[in-house]
Amino acid sequence: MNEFPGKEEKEERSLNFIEQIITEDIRSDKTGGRVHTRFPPEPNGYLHIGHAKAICLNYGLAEKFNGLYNLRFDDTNPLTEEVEYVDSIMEDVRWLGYDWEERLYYASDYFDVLYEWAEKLIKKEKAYVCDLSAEEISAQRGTPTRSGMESPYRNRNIDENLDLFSRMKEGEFKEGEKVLRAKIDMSSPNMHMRDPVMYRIIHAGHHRTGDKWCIYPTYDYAHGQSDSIEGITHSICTLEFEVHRPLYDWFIRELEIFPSRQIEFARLNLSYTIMSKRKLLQLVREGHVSGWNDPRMPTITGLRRRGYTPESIRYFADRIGVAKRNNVIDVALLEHSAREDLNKKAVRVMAVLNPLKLIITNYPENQSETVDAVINPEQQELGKRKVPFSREIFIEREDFMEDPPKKFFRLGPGREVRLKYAYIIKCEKVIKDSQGNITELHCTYDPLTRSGLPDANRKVKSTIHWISAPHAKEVEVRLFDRLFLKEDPDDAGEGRDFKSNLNPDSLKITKGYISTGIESLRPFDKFQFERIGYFCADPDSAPEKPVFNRTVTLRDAWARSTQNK
RNA sequence: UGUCCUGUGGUGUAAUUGGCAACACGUCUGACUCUGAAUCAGAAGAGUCCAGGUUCGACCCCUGGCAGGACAACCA
Repeated sequence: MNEFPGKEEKEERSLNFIEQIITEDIRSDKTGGRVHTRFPPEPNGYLHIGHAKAICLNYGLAEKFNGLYNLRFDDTNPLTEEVEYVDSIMEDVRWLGYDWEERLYYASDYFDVLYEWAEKLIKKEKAYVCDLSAEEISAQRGTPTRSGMESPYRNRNIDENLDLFSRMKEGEFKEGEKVLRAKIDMSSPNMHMRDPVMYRIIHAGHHRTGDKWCIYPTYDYAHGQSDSIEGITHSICTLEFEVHRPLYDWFIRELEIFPSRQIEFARLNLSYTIMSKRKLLQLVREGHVSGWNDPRMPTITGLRRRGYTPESIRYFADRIGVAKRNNVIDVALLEHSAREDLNKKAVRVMAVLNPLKLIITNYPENQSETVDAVINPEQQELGKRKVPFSREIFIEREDFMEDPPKKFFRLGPGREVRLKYAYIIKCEKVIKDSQGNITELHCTYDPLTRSGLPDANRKVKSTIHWISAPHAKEVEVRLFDRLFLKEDPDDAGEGRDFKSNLNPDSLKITKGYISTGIESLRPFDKFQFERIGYFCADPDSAPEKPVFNRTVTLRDAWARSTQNK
C-alpha cells in the first residue's frame, strides 16, 4: 500500500515520531511486538481529506509494522449520529483502499462492559452520581487558573451510588437530572481531571442499540476503554486530545485493563480550505455547495467526484508527513498529487472548451480523413485511436492572438503551428464580425507535414489541439476553482465569518467539444484533455449528454508567466 | 496570573540521537518535446524563535525569556 508506481521504491526514509515511538515500544517489548491501530470516526458527518490523513496514518502504521487495524465507530452520542454517516464512512475508507476485514466495531458494542466497569469504579469509590445541573457543574469546575469546588454529592456512599446509577439506567430520571462522575481531583491544573462526567442521561434511540439505553458514556469514558478492549497498542489521535491523556491513562489504570497508549499528532490544515465538520455541514445545509459530494468539497466523496484517485490521496498523505506542530499544507501539494497519478493513468483526448472556427482553405471540401492519436504517452502499450480531421475545425480561442507578444508561440497572422497528430497550418486571414470580434480563421495546410510522414518533422514553435467541426460532439464541462478566496478562509473581518470569503466563481459551467474518445463513457472515468487539464466523468453524465468535472488544470508555464505581469 | 504541547528556507517534513542543515511542494533558469504537460539538468531561498550556558563541537543537552496552539460541552 506504500508503493507509488513510478517512484522507484525509495531510499530508507527516516521514521516519523510515531514510528520512532512504536519502534521503541517494540524494542522494549511493551506489547509483545504487537502493533494494532484503529481509525475511530464519529458517524456524525462525512469524512474529509483530514480524516484521510488519519486513516492513512493509522492503517499505514499497522501495515508497516505488520500489525492490524480496526475500524471503530465512536457512537456514544445518539443525538448527532446517523446510519447515513456510518455507511458513507465505510464506503470512503474502502474506496481509499483499506480493508478492515472482520474488524469492524462500534463503541456501542461495549456499552454493557462499560456499565459494569463503571460499577467497579463506584465500588472503588472512584465514581459517584452527581445531581448537579450542567450549569452548576460547569460553574463549580473552576477555570484553568482557578481550581474547582467539590460537588456536595461527591461523598455519597457506595450503595447509594450503585442504586442511583442503576436507576439512571432504568430511566427513572430525566435528562440532565443526574450524571455519573469520576472522582479524581477538583483542584487539578488539568480541567479534564476535575471529576469529569462519565455518563449522562439521554432519552434517545441509538442507531445500533435502539432504546436499550438511556444513559450514554462520554467520549472520555468510552474511547480509551474501547481501545483497551480491542487490544489497540497505539491509539493515535489529534493534538486537542493531548490534555485528555492523563484521564485516558487514569481510567485504564483504575480499571486495570490493557494499557493502550495514546499518541497525538497535528491534524491537517489545507490552504484555501475549510476542514471543520460543522462548517462543512453549514455549506451543505445552506446550499453553498450541492452536497457533501460537491466536487469543491474537501470531503473524500467530493474529491472522488472531482476526479481524485485513492492513490493520489494516499500519495498526498505520504508527502505531508506527521508531526506535532500546527501546519497549513499548500493546496498546491494536493493538486500536484492529483497530477502525479493522473498523468500516468488518464486517457488523452482532444477537447476544445472555447472554440474558434478555423477553415483550411486548401483542404478539399467534403473530404475528411483520420489521424492517429496516442491514447496515453505514459502507457504506449495502449496504442492509438483514430481521430477525424476535416476542412473545418475548432481550435482553442486562447491559442490565437492577432497581435502576439514575442513570447507567445501559438497561432497568429502569418504564423505556422502544428495541429497535434495532423498537419502544420499557416494562418492566412482573420475574419471578424461588425463589432470586430474574431469569428473565424482562414488557414492553409501543408499536406507533406502530416504526422508520421517522412518530411513531417519541420520545426514549428508550437503544437495546438483541435476538433474536427463536423464531428464535434457537445459536452458539459464543469470548471472548479478553490471554494475560498483567502488562504485562511476564517480570516474574515469583524462580524463576518468564513462564508464571506466564499469564491463566487468557484464553479463555472460551460460547454466543450470532443470528437472521439469518450464512447462508452462511465462515471468517474479519467481523462486528460490535452493541453488543458485532467477531467473526470461526472455521475450526472447521460449517454447523450456527457458531463465532465475538471479535477485540476495542467501546469501551465505560459499562464504563469502572463499572470505574473 | 495555571497545566500541557509546539517553534528548522515561502509551505511541509528530515537531520540515524552532539559532528557543522537534507528531501518534497512551490518559485526561477536551461535541455528535450507533435501537450508551454511529462521528463531531465540546474539555481535561488533557512544557519534552525531569542539570550545565556555546557562542550573541541549544539537544530539536538541545560537555564531563562519570547511567540503560537490546546484545555473551563452532560460534543468527539
